[in-house]
Amino acid sequence: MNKINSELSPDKLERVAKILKTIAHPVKLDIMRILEQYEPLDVSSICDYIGAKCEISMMSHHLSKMKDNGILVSEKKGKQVFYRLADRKILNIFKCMSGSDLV
Amino acid sequence: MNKINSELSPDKLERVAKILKTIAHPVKLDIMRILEQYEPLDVSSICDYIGAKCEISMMSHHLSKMKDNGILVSEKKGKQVFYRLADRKILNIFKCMSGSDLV
DNA sequence: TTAATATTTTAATATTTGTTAAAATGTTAT
DNA sequence: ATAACATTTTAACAAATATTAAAATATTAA
Repeated sequence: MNKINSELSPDKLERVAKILKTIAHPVKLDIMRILEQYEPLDVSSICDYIGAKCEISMMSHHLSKMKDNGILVSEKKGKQVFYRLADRKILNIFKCMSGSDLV
Repeated sequence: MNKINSELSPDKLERVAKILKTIAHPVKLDIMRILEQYEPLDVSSICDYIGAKCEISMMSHHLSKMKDNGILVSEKKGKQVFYRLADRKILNIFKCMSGSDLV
């Protein structure tokens, strides 16, 4: 039995896995939805939108992980740091997921 | 500042997060690609397609997690268990991810 | 220069995942 | 009944992630 020749190289599979892993968290998905509508947004505002379920320190952790993995970019303006989506095409994942019967 | 009224309820965000978490692993993504082409497939055959990077016990773990989370379904035939995708629409995720600049 | 504000970093801990190997289960063939 | 095969389950451990709180940094305002 021989190997499949997939369109996705092992390398690419790794990168897809890493991105999915980065956003596979309800608060992180929510951050994306909020930025979709209101970007750019500073940390405290994102926290306010998210509501009770996230403290500012936790939010900073989420945001920096998402930034480290290329999902978000940030820009400092005075004492605030504004975040936005690095590539809005990532938002397709919501349609993609809603389209499946699993959700 | 008031709450966003997203199309995705907190409940739905949780479910999306859970599905993404389930498949956010290079071998699990590979399993999906292999099943896309050759389903239904028994455990040993999936292992053969995947190649060196996965033992049969590990494969069984992957498959049962994917099954538990609704990504796969299985059917026993004799001594073999055949797996297939519960909903092929989940495969859209590959196009979706390849479309973004992040991959 | 001190205080106030916004965010990040660190450290400690809890929880979840990933991995491995061995034992157990279930099925078919002898 | 025993052996051979396919798969699952269990247990043990390592590694990665999530969470919390406190301390540190950076910027602006008083």
